[in-house]
Amino acid sequence: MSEDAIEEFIQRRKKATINDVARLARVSKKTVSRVMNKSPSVRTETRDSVNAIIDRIGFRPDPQARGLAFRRSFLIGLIYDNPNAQYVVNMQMGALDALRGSGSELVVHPCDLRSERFIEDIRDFIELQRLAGVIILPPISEDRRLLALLEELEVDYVRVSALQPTTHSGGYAVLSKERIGCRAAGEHLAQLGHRQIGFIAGPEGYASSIERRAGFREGLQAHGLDINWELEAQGAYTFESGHAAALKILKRPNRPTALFASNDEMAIGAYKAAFELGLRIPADLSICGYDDSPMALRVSPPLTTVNLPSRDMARAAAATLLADEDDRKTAIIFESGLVVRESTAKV
Amino acid sequence: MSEDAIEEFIQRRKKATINDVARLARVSKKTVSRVMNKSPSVRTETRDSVNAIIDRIGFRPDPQARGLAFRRSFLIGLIYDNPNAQYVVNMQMGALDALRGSGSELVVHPCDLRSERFIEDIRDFIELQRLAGVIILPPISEDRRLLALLEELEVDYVRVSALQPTTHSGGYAVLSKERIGCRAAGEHLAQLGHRQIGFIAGPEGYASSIERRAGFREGLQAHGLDINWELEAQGAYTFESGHAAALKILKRPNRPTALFASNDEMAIGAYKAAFELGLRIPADLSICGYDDSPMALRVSPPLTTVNLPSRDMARAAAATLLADEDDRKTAIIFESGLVVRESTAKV
DNA sequence: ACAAACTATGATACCGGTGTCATAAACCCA
DNA sequence: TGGGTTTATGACACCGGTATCATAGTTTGT
Repeated sequence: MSEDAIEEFIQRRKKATINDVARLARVSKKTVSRVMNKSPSVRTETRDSVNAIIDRIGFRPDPQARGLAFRRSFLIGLIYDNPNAQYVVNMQMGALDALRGSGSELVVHPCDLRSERFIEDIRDFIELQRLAGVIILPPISEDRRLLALLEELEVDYVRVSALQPTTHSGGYAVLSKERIGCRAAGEHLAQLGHRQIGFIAGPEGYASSIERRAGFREGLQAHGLDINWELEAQGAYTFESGHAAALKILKRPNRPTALFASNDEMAIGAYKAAFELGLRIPADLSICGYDDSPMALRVSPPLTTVNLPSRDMARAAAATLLADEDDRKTAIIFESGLVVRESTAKV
Repeated sequence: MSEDAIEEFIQRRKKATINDVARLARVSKKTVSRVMNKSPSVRTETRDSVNAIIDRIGFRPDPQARGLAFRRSFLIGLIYDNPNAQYVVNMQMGALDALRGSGSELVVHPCDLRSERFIEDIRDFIELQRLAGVIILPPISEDRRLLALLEELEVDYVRVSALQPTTHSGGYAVLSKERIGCRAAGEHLAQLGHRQIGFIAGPEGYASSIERRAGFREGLQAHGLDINWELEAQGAYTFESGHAAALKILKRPNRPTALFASNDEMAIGAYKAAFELGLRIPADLSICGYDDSPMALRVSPPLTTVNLPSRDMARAAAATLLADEDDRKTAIIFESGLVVRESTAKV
């Protein structure tokens, strides 16, 4: 029997290759390859005996060899600008959730949207590594040059974004209803009786900035209010910018009784401004953010905010890449809702 | 001239392979390989002409093919438990800093120290991907089973840890003087005149918990004080555990006037407890943390804390893996110092 | 001046998989 | 019963690099 040969091989405790399997199963390596790739044209009998050997000796195909032959790797790239943002961290976790046990690994690749080599860096990365797929996060998921590049390279990709793509491209998208969530925030503040409401916008040109402002405005308008340009300031989604913007707004003669910041980071900046001005939250000032980041629960009082299911979104994005082309959805849309905590109260 | 052939090739805009270079440079592929790998036994003249072609047609060796031949990939693994901790995020950034432009990519791999398959998961990952090197972060960087595995697999690795390894192994370590930093924190509180000082410890069994407690205690002892067991509680390095521990301590009849938490996350939990109890920071209660995480600057008042240069440490770890074996240091040690902000004040 | 040693280079095998195509065996239908 | 089709399998080349070893050309020692 070849039983002996198998036992002997197991004793050697060396990494098994396809050749080992072929020899022990008395078939050609091509047949083993067929079994690994679930080719239908293998007799059940043959398949079973090959699988038995595979299990016995613990064969797992080498991704590099496989990749070389397939002309693509088994790596998924996660590309993002802005590594400090909390949502990036969450999304990375989400992507890892989906990839766990799939055989694919996640290669993280920060980049700089404003760099001259922005596109070329990413091109090199994808081309050289022959990535199996790419997940791109906001704000670069809205960059036209990048989308054009991905189309050109014909790489599988999924965008995580605040916005539906205007023209349908080859890629897939995971979106959330940011507008709806922000609308709820606007309504919430209006319903609490606030009339003087400050607004801290996100950086210019970002889809999320536009969506969130539009949604919030809709919420106010539903109650006969509107964003007051005197109480509006622009931030850059950073703590410092939120702090500065809030100070500016809160020093106005018609100081608002409530403030919406387009992300939590800026909302926390507003907390600092309130603290410095001796304003109590929410007694003197209600504050509402966007993201529902971990920070929101950690500040005192806990921040009312709009939920962005970043981890789930990225998990869905990665799952899309792993799925067969057939059962992929062009766009997966997540809900976004208000999470009322203690930073907002009646006037 | 072959000038034409070169031009023609460039027109085709296909990814260049070593064969293309060999053909155009009229040498064998092995010679091209020698040039790529900086083998000394290539005539300067030959080297230059090959390099000229390489530059012209933009040849970059395929990592998969190269890896297959070398029997190892060009991927660096970042392995960690506990993906929520801020230091993990920072360390990932640090590792990416060092890898940028090196040709190696970072593959992130969370794991679960308490899982049954903890070791086997990591074994599969390293073995299958044939990693070029591995960076392991606390707390798993102190796990004996893991260290044994890394030795067995003979993979290059660097530990980022709070503690010098007791027995010298094949691996390298990046450390920080946690004890010194915490000693400074202890002295700081003592010098401010605090006598009733609470202490929130890290989880049991972690090297960092032990080091930080020892350092803090040294600082107190330098001023004739000591950790008061009645004002000590254990946390788990989480916000919630810090909150609970602080509540417990602050409800004691002999309520402390100052509190040291073994990390910032727990210190922020203590902020919440103080807020709930109506204690003003620092007027009624001084709080000091450890990590100097981004949170420390965002809370109000800004948190006095001990600096852990996590990003730099991981950058050093990755740089070690990229360096030649010759100029690697067995241990790289970073300073850790007190950052005084506004959460601590005189009694 | 000639054998010995050293240099630069290439031919060929190999890393561990997959693709192409040929072929033997099994199946089909008239 | 025989020729055509289908099915399962294997031989061999190939993906794009590196290792081994042979070899022609050059240098060295005496």
